[in-house]
Amino acid sequence: MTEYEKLIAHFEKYVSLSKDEKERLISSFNLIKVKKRQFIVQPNFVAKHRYFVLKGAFRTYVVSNEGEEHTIQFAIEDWWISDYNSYIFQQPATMFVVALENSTVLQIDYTSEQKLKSSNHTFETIFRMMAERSTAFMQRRIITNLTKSAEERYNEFIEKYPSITNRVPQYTLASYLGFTTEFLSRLRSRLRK
Amino acid sequence: MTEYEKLIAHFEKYVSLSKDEKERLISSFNLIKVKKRQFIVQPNFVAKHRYFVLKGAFRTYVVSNEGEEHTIQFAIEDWWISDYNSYIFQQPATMFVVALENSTVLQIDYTSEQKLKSSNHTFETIFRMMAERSTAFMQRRIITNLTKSAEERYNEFIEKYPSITNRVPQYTLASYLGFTTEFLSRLRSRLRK
DNA sequence: CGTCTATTTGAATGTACTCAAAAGCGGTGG
DNA sequence: CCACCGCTTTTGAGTACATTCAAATAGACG
Repeated sequence: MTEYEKLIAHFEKYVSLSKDEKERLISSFNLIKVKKRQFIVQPNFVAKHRYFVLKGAFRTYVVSNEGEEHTIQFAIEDWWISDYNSYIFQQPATMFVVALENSTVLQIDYTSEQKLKSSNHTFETIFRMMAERSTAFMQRRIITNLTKSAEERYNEFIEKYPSITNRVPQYTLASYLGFTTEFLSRLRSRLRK
Repeated sequence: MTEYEKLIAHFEKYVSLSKDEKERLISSFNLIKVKKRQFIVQPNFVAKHRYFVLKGAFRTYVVSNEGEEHTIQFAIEDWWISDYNSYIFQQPATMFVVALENSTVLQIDYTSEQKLKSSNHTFETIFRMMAERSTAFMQRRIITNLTKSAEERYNEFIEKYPSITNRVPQYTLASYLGFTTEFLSRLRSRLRK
């Protein structure tokens, strides 16, 4: 399966596509390689692209007034990533998106995406469904954060995303779950027994 | 402005509509009245509708394993409400949606919405934009919850949504912001000085 | 191997919670 | 129109969960 076929396969989870549509999609995305620790989105710059991860791992985070990093999202193979608030509204980003590993992504720029959506009803549908799914995903996270204890959130995460757990630094996971890295360390040592 | 004109005005914030499109939209929505304390969505039942609030106020909440209520969303005039996870995927709801006041809403059922979207590119665009906006909204909430203290979250809320603050019971606001009603009471008395 | 970054451990502290009871408020019926 | 009932908010005292700051240890990478 080529890199672009992975993207098409991903879209075809939502809708079926004609040969012509597949070609138009493919020509709208660029394949790029991103080295570990490299930033693809930075605060104060407008996020010009949306990224589909083919290989590797990324992390979106914000830095609070107190200087603490808070992880907003992880992305591994088959996930999308960007600062969506910045990308969707084409406003300056407030987040960092950084590669956690040497990675390969397919990127689409804002203007190309707009053209795809406005020119073709099916493409519009795809992006509508993607947005709906991410709304549902975020709502689930809000609910988890409101209703579960730190320990429950950790257990839920490692069960749901075992592939992410052992692939990202602990402090990024702690900051995603909403507590400190020291606390996660203690939690893990407690759970080991 | 009639009830339906409010809905059209809302949609025209996203796109402009032809006379014919306006009529199709209008005929897809039903006007209903909901009494205070009445539920329009309940756990285990599929949320068949999406609701646009014309007058009144609603609250979406979940009940945790420990029996505590956690407010997920408020909706007043011009806001949409439902259990979206249930509505979008047509799966059993996990949330309650209840009227906080005697209210008037415009409702659309799932099948009608699907027909609107599939038959007309512009309608698809509207719902895509709505979903994108709600993704951005939820992400902002996640960030606030991760990065701000209880007091900051409260201050941010009353500044952003003064019209909601004085209209809903305190315990619903506390549970939205992620702390207890006792804590909010103490916080308010502290801030009064 | 040495340096830089990430994780672990310790001790003291604070923020927000729990449980219990009192006070306040709003709606309803006599 | 007042009295009562139920629900919401306030106040108090004790407690727990998670944080902070500091230092030690472990691991990754050139």
